[in-house]
Amino acid sequence: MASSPRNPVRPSQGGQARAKVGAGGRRAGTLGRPPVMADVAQLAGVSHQTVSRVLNDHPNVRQDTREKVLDAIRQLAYRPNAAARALVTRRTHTLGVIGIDSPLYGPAMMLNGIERAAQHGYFVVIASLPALDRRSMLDTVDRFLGHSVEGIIVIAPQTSAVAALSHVPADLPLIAVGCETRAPLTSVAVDNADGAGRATRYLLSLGHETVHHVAGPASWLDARERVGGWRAALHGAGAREPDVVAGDWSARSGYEAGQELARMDDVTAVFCGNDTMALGLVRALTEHGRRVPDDVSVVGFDDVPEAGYFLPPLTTVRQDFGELGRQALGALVDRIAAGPGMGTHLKVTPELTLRASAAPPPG
Amino acid sequence: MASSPRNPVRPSQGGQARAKVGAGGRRAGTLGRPPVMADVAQLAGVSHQTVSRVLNDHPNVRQDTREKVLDAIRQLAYRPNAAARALVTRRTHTLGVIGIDSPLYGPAMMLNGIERAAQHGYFVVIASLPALDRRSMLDTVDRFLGHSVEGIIVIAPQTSAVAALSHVPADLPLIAVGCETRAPLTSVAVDNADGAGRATRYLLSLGHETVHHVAGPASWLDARERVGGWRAALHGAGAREPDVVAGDWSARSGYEAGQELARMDDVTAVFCGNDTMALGLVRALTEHGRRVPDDVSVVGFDDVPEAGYFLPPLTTVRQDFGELGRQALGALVDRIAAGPGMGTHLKVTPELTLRASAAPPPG
DNA sequence: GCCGAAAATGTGAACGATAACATCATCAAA
DNA sequence: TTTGATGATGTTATCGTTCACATTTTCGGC
Repeated sequence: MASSPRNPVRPSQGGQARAKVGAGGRRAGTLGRPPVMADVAQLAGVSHQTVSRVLNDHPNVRQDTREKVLDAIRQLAYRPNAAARALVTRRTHTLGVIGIDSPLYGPAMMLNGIERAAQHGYFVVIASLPALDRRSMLDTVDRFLGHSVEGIIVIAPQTSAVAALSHVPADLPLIAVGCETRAPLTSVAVDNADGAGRATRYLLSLGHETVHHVAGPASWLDARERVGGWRAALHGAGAREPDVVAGDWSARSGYEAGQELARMDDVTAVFCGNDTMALGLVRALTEHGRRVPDDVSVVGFDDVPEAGYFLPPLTTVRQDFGELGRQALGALVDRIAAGPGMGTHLKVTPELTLRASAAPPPG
Repeated sequence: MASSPRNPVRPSQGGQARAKVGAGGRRAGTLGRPPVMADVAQLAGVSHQTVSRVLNDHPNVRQDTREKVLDAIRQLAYRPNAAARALVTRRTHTLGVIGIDSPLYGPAMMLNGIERAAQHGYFVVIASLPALDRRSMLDTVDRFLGHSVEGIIVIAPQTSAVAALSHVPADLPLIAVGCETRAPLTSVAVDNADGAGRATRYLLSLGHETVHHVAGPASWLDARERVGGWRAALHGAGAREPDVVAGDWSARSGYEAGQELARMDDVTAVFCGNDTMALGLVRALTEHGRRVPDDVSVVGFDDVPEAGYFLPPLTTVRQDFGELGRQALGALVDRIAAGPGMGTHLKVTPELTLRASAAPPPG
């Protein structure tokens, strides 16, 4: 730790004396240290309290006084010290976002939506964890609390993350985004079951006897909910339920699933847990001589920006991640302002985007 | 602004008296307010300064005293107040990252690399701007400065951003990442010209007479540098230089470029400014009956995770965005610790990843 | 022109930590 | 045993702001 002499002024003089010496007739940036409120007060010929009033838009300040102060602020390029302010007001205007450190499209876009929405009014501190286990979640919450964040958004698509969330202090404003949860906290999520249902029913409506499913990892709630939606749709239509093929969201896992499914002659329709796996799946099917959509129809989930330019252009379930992030932020800000309420569960409905990767079954 | 009575204690009593009343015999969380250092001191039977010494690992504390204090800290679930600490130390352990608000792969990954590297030791505050113009850049720097960040990383791929950077105070530790710059500041960037040169020379070495180029938007330095590298490689080999086709990084623009190039019979090799445009390009070529790589070879840039699963798997120039972010953070931390130095320009060398989208020309 | 309420401004005390300095305890060497 | 150096601890000032309250100014009505 560096022990530099911060201020060479004799203790007995005190802050006010120092300000008087420092600010006299000097221009912006020549003080040798950042200007403080007392410097502004000195230059404007008022008390520091009046400067504070101007900064905080208190009503009882005469117009010309206000202008004198604002002038001085500009002249000195004065900027209030956030730490001092936070110390006394106990407000930091800072939010924490805990996300998972992954190259996946969804989480990145949610983060984006949150930031954009927070742009005015809040600072956003982020932490991307390699894994969302209980331990690192609580550590991070603790780190954030040490930094006095006013609320936290957790991009928590994994089961383990949601479990950890039940251990945070109840008086901490906290929103989970990206998955539903039964925990007593507010969450914002896409209705995965609904989206999966739409995709599945669409494929059935084209005449397919049944629909196969390449799922994401079971540790992700989204993946499980999509399986649930797919299954319910099959049952609802009285269709046979084939075994789920497990993937891990990656194109590679989709490719491997495709190699497996390509060998089964009765596969005519596949609903993929995300677009990236669909991409890998299509490549595998193509390599095995099964054309998409002529022989096999494929539907994805996410609608990544490139999905329309896959070969063939991918029919997929669109989820608006940006909107998700925005809603989460809105909910958090409300929660901070209004105090604790019962946890609500907001849902964003996804929609099917029709392109060219699905068609009626051959023959 | 809420004007709640923060503390109902008589002014004359002072902080110490309050602590004595509050902490006596109470357990964690029952104070009615977060515990402060004085509470810990009280419980441990030492002075607040000793508590501070324990927290900051000062050597001159007896072992059993240290343990008493640590016990008290645990018992009260005490957490030091970051604002108070920042006020006196003038250190916030906070870094600001300015990025562009876009769904592009590169910027998102750089941010990721930065966060991961910062995980230990720094808080990372982010701001994603819709546009990196001078005005919003300076506003954001100002916002960050108001929050007392110790340094700033700018993910600044656009020309306008770099221009704005020359106006920030010279004593502010600032690193630009994602583009080279001639401005007198430290930057970390991929060697775009080198990567473009490799891609172009590779295509020429396969026997192509010349190589066409679909470029990113001219407002991005990366795009311009890739054009430069491509051009230099062509000249170096004595090849004819075709007109550049302009894109905007999107798959759509690649698709449109593909429609244009598909009509020109002499096109046998195309180097794309990024993988996403390459995806669109391949689709357009395929739709026009020109097979990749049999009729036309295509090379991309970035190596997005899906590139290996495109149809055909894309040969591309790999840039390690994570590494870029890590280097930027390292450089910033050094700069904060060591004070201003001359701006250095770090470069990360990209490498060609060979897959299946490029082959010798037909005939 | 005086009075009192309301507006405008000033004064000192927090906020919760670290820095600087003072003091007390301990212990080896004279 | 005394001394001086060093280790361990306590005391007070300070960071830069806002809050609570005290004080001064302004101004309409009598």
